[in-house]
Amino acid sequence: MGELPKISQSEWEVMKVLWSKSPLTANEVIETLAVHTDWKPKTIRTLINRLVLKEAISYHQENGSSYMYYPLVSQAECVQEETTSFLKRVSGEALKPFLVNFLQKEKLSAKEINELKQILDEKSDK
Amino acid sequence: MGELPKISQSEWEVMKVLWSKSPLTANEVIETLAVHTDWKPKTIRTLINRLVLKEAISYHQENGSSYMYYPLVSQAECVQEETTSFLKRVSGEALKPFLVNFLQKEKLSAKEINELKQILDEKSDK
DNA sequence: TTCCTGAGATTACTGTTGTAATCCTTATTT
DNA sequence: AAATAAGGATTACAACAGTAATCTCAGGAA
Repeated sequence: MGELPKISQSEWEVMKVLWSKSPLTANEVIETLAVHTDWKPKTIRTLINRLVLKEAISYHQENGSSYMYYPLVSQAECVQEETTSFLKRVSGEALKPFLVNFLQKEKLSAKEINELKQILDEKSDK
Repeated sequence: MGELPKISQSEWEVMKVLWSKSPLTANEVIETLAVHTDWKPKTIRTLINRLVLKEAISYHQENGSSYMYYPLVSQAECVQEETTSFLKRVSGEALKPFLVNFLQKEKLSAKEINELKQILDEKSDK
């Protein structure tokens, strides 16, 4: 598929907000992020603008009110992209320790654990 | 633990070379990377220098010959760091799809698969 | 001894990111 | 109508990153 925009660390925070609910006004994004960050409103507006430029999000305007922003790219494809890039970066030998560490640290529900085991089962079949 | 230096994407390539074998001269690093990249030698020297500045690597010189470079930070701790940063970035809901994707794509040996299943078993016990 | 070569040091230049502040325009309040 | 405020557009500015080229000096080739 075409080119996914490269989304920076800070921009990801904005994307996560819009993925969880959209469309939202800039102010709604700002309020949402206020809970977890101490970014100034202007900073968040900058991030939003950059995401528009990158065509990661867009907006529309109903009858003269504030812009409503919404994602143009899905969370799934962005996670996919980050995953690939992450794996490429660290790839090789050191991966298994990572997996181990990861699985140990993440809190996974019983259901998730079973799903993962199932995947592993399928892999070992082949 | 103190501060791990922040290692950029390109710098990671250099680090991987030195993690796999060290100490190496700059030229040896350059030759190794020539196989996978088309970076100019000067570019790689820049990366090496930056890693020295960041104290990710260092060097010593035996009786007036070329510098021999070696890592100051372990691959394990850097992978750990990248993992944390990666998870923080994409974290939340989208994690399970990632795990699934990850496990499906990675080629894991039967032994590794069993180790991972064991870990999952231990988790579901608790 | 002089010149060239190669290693290492220094400098370069563009784009991105983090982190905002300022400017401008339009709607709202006195 | 004038002043203000708020949203959106533009500008700011340093650090880091990608990608090299140039400069300098010491040791080997002629």
